[in-house]
Amino acid sequence: MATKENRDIHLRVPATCRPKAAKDRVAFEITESIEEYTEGVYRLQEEMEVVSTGDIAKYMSVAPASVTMMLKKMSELGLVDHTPYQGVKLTAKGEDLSVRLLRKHRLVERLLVDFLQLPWDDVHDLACKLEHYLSEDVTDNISKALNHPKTCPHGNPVDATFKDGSHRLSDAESGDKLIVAKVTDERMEFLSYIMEIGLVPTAAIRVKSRTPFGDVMTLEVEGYDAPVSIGHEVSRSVWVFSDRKSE
Amino acid sequence: MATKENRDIHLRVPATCRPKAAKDRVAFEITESIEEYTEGVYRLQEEMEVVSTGDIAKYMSVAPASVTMMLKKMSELGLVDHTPYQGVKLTAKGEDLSVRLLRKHRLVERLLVDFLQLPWDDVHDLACKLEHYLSEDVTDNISKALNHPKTCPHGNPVDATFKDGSHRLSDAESGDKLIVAKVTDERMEFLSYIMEIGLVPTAAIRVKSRTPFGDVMTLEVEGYDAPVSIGHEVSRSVWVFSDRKSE
DNA sequence: TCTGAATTTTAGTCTAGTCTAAAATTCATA
DNA sequence: TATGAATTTTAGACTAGACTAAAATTCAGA
Repeated sequence: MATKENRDIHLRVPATCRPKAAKDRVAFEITESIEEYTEGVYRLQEEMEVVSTGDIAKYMSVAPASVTMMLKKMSELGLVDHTPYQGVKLTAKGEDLSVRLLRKHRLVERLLVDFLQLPWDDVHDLACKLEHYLSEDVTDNISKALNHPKTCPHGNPVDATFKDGSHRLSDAESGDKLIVAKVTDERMEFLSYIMEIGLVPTAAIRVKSRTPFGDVMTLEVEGYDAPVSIGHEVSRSVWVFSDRKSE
Repeated sequence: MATKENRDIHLRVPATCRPKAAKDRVAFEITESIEEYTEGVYRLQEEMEVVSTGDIAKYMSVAPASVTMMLKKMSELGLVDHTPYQGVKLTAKGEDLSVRLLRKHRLVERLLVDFLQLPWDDVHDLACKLEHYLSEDVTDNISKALNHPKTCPHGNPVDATFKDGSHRLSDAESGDKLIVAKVTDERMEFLSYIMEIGLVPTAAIRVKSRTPFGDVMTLEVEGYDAPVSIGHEVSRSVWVFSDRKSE
């Protein structure tokens, strides 16, 4: 039987490994969920002027009612301005949080791909989880260890406020010679396809043709023999630089 | 105003970044909490034969009633055998889970210390969080990238089933020449103290004296001029090898 | 300008995992 | 071997963050 003495080991492991007791929680804390929503609104704002409850619901795969509830909390935390029925906009505080999260996300992706050699098309989801646990200090160390990369493996700038000067491939003209800058749809299936057709960042491409309403684009990709035809959903999510060498 | 067209971007980000809907959850899933409890029971079993509800409660900083509830779930999941009022014991499945978690934990710590250069005494808590998000594949890659380390930065074997042959410093005799093997109390304050007095893994030490009932031990630590006296709580959590070179 | 469809919000429900208080059990010792 | 203290379990309450169904609001088109 365990004696009094040998069971008196109560504090042998750090308190932070333990569940956060309800009573320890501060009212209106920025939880992992709230971070995820905030980052989501930021990403949506990059695509559209006005972000609605429904947009967020689709983006988060959640019922609109859940979004309304979260928007209320985010509003109380000063992360968004929400006008009921009219849409939502990040405050400066909300943007700041998003930019810091995106930095963590993108640096972690680089760590996973560059150092841990994980597959390029399968690190996004893990980074989504890990980003919430990294302090600024830890993030600085990741950046340092990787020699301060400027982008994530998919080409998106570590500093989300940096304008890289790229534009959507869907806006390119027939005949344009371009360099792939970044891919903004990071779903694994999408990235796998992108990798398969070689449309990854730094790839040199030429727009061979476009159909009348711009929905199908045929490309020559350097290093690939056969041209590839892509739809609008793809060309919208791939961003390019003009290829100065070829101009 | 946002047009119908430009807001139709519903699937631009991976589903796994999103909250797990209640309806998607499998009944009796192994959650992060359950993993943490299981690992806790494993660590407690290393210190004592019979682990009680109260031990777990102290260890997890949680009310005993919460432990009872979790034990019920863990029991249904086949992770522990729980005899009400009598204590708990991990099943083979529970031990297997613990061993896999400890491997993740210890490899992450190595990544944080060796590659990211984070402080030796301040990586445990972060590893506690991250370990739950790493698949076996990712963990294998961490191991590979670090050239398959055998221990965590505090000396604990990556393979928890491996018996390293060390014993507690508290069991050493006056005059013994020893090499520090590992430190099993990973609280930051404890590790900071250990670092300060130089009692870190691979350090060579000599037991100068012990007080009659073994509660205070005075040590000479290689590279440190003044001897240091430590209490039982410290000598219990520091494990040592006999120093063969000096024998 | 009215009306109906679409969107958003409100109201109420559920689960995981915490809590406290009270009841049940065990165990040491008189 | 009986009793009271300590431990554990049960019972009931709470919060975060999801849900559905119903009510409220907006807006396009007749």
